[in-house]
Amino acid sequence: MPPKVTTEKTTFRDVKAEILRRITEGPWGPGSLLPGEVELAQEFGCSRTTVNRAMRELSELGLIDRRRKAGTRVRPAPLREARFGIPLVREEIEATGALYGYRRLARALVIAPPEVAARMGLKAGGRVLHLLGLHSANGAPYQLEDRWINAEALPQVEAEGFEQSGPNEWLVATVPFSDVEISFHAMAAEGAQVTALGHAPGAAVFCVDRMTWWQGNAITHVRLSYRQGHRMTTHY
Amino acid sequence: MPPKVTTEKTTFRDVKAEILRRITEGPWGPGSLLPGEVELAQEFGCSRTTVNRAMRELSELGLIDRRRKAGTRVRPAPLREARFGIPLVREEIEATGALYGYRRLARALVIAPPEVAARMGLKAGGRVLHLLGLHSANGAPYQLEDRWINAEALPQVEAEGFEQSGPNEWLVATVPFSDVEISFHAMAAEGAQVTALGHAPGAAVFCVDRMTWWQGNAITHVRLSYRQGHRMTTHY
DNA sequence: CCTTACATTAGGTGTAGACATAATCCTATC
DNA sequence: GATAGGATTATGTCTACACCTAATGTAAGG
Repeated sequence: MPPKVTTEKTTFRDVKAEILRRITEGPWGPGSLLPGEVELAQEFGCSRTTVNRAMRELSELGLIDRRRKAGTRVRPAPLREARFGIPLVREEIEATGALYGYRRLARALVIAPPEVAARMGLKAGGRVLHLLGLHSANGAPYQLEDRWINAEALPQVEAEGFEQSGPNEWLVATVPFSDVEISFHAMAAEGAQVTALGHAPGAAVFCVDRMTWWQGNAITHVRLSYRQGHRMTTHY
Repeated sequence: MPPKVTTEKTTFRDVKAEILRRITEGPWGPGSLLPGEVELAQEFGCSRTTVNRAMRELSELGLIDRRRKAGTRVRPAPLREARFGIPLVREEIEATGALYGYRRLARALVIAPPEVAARMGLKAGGRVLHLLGLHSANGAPYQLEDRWINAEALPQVEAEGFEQSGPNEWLVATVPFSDVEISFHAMAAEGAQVTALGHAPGAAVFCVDRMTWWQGNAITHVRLSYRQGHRMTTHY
């Protein structure tokens, strides 16, 4: 067998990994100035483009700071960002191996209450569809979904019952969106969080609020309340 | 004046924006198959590389799904991820225009309590530095920092008092790290969350737990408890 | 009918070169 | 000494091309 002439090229992954190594273990401590792209390209025996991509990705990760003329430095305080995947609840539950279940608790087509209208920026008297549903894992309550859908902007929603499956899957398949705001917070359990999710009144509930717009109009606002002890975790 | 010969090249941003527009408004609905890179490059009058970068970034955003040979499709359920910047508290507070303040509440070099040792994976009898500090905005309590630092792996921490500034800034400037886990959750207020942060006992507190490792050793674990009503928000 | 082998195709990545742009440094001038 | 220009430089981006690789479809063989 002829010797495998591994003319292995240095990939941008190689360069990225090596730079990362030199930052965490090696000579390039916090705040230090890295060599220029040309110099690194020579050292690694690759093109500047390859080094550029490696460094760009490290920059997107928040590990290094790049400025024209000034060069590239290691961030003193690595302003890294946490990335949380926002999966469909069904997938979130099925990923644990548990059996997913959904039950609709309430559905009402109403005139938007003032606080909902204000939050969603609707005009007074606008019609909204209010839905309350419970997602369960192996039969145990997992997440309460309290959703308001703008029926003025989305009239076809009035024909949907959402008895068997949550509105989220219907929405993502039906409505495009241009802007989303997500916020995490903690609140004292009340209403359906107590009766359906099983929290003690006043207990600490972890909530995710999400609002979606399309072409300037608020489409839907949802509050997802989790069962006790839920954590949203990420790793990097 | 001669006509401004705007030989404006199509940048990857232009391409990205246009593809995004066609996904949200235009003809490319959820699940649809996009044209190939070569075809798009011809249409936009740019090189395939440029189209490639635009599509790669959209793919990183989770909007489209790319597979060799199969081509590029719009994700039916846009598996977008929320990205939360994790700033230093000081910057978080100063960004609002408020005056940042820090006060050390407690400092103790102790043998790791069992639950801390377990959580950080320390051997029994290991020494840890326990710190409790309060970050304030315009004098009002903002965030409580409850931190455990592995003094076995980081002996030089024993010389630090952390009276004037929080340990976070010292840590990020001193210790590299290779692995971080962040989790968000809600808990009932207790201890210093009541006495220092001003929560009612049992009130819902929004917490961020963060654990940092370097070369396989847990370096520090911190629980950041926020004042009432705090939200962690992101936009995309 | 099923399986295997191969050709085709679309994206993934590397290269060399060019020009653009923003910062910084330096110098001439007031 | 302060300031306004201009030279310099490192990164930012685009191009045109080449080769690689994974995935799919298709056709030959059992």
